[in-house]
Amino acid sequence: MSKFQAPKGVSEYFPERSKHFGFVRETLIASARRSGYELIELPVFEDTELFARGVGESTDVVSKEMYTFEDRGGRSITLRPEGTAGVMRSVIEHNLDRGQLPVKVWYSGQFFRAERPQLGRYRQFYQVGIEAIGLQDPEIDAEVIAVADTAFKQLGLKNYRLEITSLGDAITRESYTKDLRTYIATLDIDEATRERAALNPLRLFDDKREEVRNLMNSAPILMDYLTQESAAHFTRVQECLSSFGIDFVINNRMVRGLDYYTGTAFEFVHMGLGAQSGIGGGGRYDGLMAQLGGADLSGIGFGLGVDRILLACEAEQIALPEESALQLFIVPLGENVKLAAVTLAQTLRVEGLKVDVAYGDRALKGGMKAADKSGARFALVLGENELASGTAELKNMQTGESSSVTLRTLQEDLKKVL
RNA sequence: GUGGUCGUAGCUCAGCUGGUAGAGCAUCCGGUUGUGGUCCGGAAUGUCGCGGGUUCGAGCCCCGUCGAUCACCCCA
Repeated sequence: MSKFQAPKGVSEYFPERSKHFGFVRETLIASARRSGYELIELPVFEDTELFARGVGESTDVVSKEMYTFEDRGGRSITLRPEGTAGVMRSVIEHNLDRGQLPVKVWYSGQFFRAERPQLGRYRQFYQVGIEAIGLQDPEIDAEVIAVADTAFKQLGLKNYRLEITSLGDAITRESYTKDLRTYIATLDIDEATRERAALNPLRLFDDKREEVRNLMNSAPILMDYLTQESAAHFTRVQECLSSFGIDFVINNRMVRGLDYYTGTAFEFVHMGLGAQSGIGGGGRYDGLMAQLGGADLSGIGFGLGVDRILLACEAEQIALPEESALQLFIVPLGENVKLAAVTLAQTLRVEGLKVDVAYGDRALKGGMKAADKSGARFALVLGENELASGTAELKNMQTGESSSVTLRTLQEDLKKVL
């Protein structure tokens, strides 16, 4: 065993599992593309200040989970802990916020959070996300939610639920938080809990302890503080979701970890994952762009956890599709035909066929075994006889039947039977 | 970050009250001269996570450390 190990808490995907990871990610992305979202490719590190201002100093993510370092020029750099702030920065920097609206983009890649690792919680993890910027319509909220839900359904996931709520506008939040703090102040709770509440009083709604849950049962509910406009917006979102045939439950005590959320907020929770059950979440962020120096546009987006969604598929024992098989596997017999064999493979590959070769100077039996393992649809044994005659037997690996083909026209013969 | 559990061949694991390691699967080779999947035979493989300690002797005991995992916390 090598003395080197992957850094603590990172997830890695390699064959066979990597093809499942790839399939999950592509399915998520495809859903976004079908709704008109376009790729935005961003750096994995940004100015530390961007996250401090965007995500919020008081959040756990910013206050204790960021990978922050000084670069060679003395700048404070942070590995992105989430995607939205970077997208906003880029959109503002390249003046997309002054062009035609909405801006609809998707991204995919690694994110970094220095937490204690657990199954489904990694220090480097993968997200696919989308952002729709510059629209107030509640219909776009529903679209964003539907992009995620559609992808989950396409993967075959069933054992999950969508929770939605409305966090209201800044004014709502201010008056609500004030009342909630007042209420919490009357509670008999331990010091650690009180400190958590001081940072973000909503956190107490998420407490797992029975006593705390009971205490919070009679706490004021944010939903009661919504302005008429916010309430109407939220109602319309629900109307759309129902019309789309998307099931949801209203969770009026949902807690989101990022400060910028306003209005519609949502979470997808999978029931088969243990403690790290959130497979995706997002919401609307009204003040974020202005806060970061851009136009005062609203936006809505989500981040989906690719690692956890793969775990969810595995928990539900979903058979993810196999990668399309090799079309031909060539077994060369002996040193003298090796060059001809690899050249034939190369020629076919240039033509767009998926071809592999039994390398490693295996005997015929080993070569055929390799052909079998490869999952190729056809196998072709290439020995000195075949080279001399210019013909060979093309063997169908499923049926075991073989037919004679001429090497020069192999490409056409293959296309006929594939 | 806090607490618990675990760490033996590529994988899944066994290893009795301490006497320097095994099984199944996978891999490779072969079962008469050039065709795979079954079956049979054979081979290779581990500094028992790492570092200390106790002991005549440790995979088994103790301490530390690294990693995974579970819960808290947090969230994707």
